[in-house]
Amino acid sequence: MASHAQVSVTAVSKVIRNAYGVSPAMRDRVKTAIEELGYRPQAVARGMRGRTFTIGLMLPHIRNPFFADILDGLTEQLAGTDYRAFMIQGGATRKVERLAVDALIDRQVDGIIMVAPLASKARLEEVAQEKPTVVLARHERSSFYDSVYDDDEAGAELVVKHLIELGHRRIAHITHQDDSQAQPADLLHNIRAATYERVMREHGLADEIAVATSFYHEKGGYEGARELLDRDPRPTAIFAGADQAAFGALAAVYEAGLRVPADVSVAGYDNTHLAALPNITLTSVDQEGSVMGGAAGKLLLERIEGRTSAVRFSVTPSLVVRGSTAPPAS
Amino acid sequence: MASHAQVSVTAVSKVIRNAYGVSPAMRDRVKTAIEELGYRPQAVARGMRGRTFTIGLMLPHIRNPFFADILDGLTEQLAGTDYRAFMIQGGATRKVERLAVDALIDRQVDGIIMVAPLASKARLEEVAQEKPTVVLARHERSSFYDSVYDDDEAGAELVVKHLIELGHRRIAHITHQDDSQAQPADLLHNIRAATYERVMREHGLADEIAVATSFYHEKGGYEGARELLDRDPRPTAIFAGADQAAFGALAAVYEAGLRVPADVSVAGYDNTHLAALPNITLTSVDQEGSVMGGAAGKLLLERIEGRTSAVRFSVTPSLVVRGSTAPPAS
DNA sequence: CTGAAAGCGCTAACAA
DNA sequence: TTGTTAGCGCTTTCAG
Repeated sequence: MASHAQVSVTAVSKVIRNAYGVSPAMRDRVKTAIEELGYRPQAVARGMRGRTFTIGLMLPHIRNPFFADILDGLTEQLAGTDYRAFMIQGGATRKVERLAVDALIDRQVDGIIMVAPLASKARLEEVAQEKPTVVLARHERSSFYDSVYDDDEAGAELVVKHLIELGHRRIAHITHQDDSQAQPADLLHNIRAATYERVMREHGLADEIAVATSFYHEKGGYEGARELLDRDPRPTAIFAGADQAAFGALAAVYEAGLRVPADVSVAGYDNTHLAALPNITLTSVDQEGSVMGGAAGKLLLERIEGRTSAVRFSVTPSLVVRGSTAPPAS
Repeated sequence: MASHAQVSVTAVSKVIRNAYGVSPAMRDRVKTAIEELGYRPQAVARGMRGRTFTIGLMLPHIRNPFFADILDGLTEQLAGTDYRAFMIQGGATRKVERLAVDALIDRQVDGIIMVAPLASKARLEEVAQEKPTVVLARHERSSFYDSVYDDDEAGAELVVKHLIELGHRRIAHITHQDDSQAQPADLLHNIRAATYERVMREHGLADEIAVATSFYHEKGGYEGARELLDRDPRPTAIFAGADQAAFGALAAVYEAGLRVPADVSVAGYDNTHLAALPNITLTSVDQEGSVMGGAAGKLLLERIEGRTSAVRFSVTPSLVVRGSTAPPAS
């Protein structure tokens, strides 16, 4: 490029980086040359000397629309910078998740955002010491990486209290099973489940606690709800830890010949688009994924710029009450 | 690494690449050293001389679970190789999509897979001349890139014929609006729409053709269906070009106080998990996303290995009939 | 079979 | 303000 435009490589480099020490005339000449030749700097070569301008985003999978909100927030935060978000799928086990994150590191990304990772805290800190890191949707406190999370305790409390206030007593919960090595208290589904139990107890409903351990997806919710509805007496309300599980739960309720909310109330978590549809009208917890994604991006850029102190950013969720919850039949 | 293990960098390189010309003894020595030091080659440095072992996957967005199937197929195909799939979000306009694909090229990915791109054929060929390229879900024929696509014509025909055979005449369609510069006939939603019209005509139903131009997402399907249901006489069946739009259509039908399928039949396309739930039971077209993703990966690896001739791989879809379609009320 | 050396396209010192 | 130069960590000749 440089030779074809009678300017030095240094000049080009400086102009590209908006660096100090180029005359306006030189800048113009280089910019023109860049235009004419359609020159684009190679990120890998830049990476050898410093930055690749690449942010690695580890997502467990891409089936939960909530992740799409996170990505949108991140993308918006990165707009106007030279950084780009590249996603990699972490998968369902710690083993493949580790491979994915290693792949990110090997490619010299400038920073890593991990969404709901299964890894142990020790492993997360190992990664964080390698690359600037932000962890989403985990609650533990580390001095090596930043955390962005929804206040799952507050969110779950909103749901359970809402159901209790409606008059429900036999409130059941569907939670998610994982293969993680994190402390139980650090993972969002465990927090939601533990909060469910705590609130039940606090309202004298310890005997009514009923938890189905399944998965946060349609099939998991369906199976979890079937199990719960088989109990005698059956619950009058089901709090699924995620909307996707709630959709499966709705299916199970209808299939059992029961009506929502007349016979069984159902509530979810995530407030996905589907929850708002008139024929679903699922009561759910909104946790503003795009805000979380944006915050993660902002914190990561700060870290890349040199911040080393750890920051924690928590989003307070809100309850969106819809038609799937109502007082129990008396 | 090399110095710390009393072997030459060349030796390490050869062992890593499984290259020809290393003695078993040397191989062992190097492998041990790699283990002990936890050495991992930097993909960016390798990229400067050849490959980055990175596949770039451009997805328009990550809200359609069908894309997750594609990703799973691709991931499986790549398992056992050193290649990793990195996703980037293309977005809703040609402009941002171009930025995303450029970002891939700048990072020297070894190959690019574009899913349902909005770009013109000329632009796709431009990309293909830069990097090995496979295009998913577009139908046009190019000699510069490989194509993997669902036979959307066959799929749409299955749906419309199914509805006609059930006895429907007033069959409406919901299609997707885009900002693409592709030839209309190359984009899947246009093919589905055109096929709908063709089959209607072939069955003497030209006068009954009714198309709502909206979007392939929940809200789009909802609005499209509302528009269609407002017509007089209203359709007895709605064929939404994608499941996500069909879910919105279902909502609109229920909201209008109508029953599915007694008053209005609804069919979708993609056969997402949600379609199978007992309370949805949406008739839909299954197009085996994981097979498509796997094929795309295989073709791309072949191209990276040197194939230059263009290959086209088409998947034949099948109709999954469920409870959302039935004969019209007579 | 082995390793020294050149060079991929950049950035950062440094000299001019 | 400019351009020359030395690497970054690999792969790839090419001598030994």
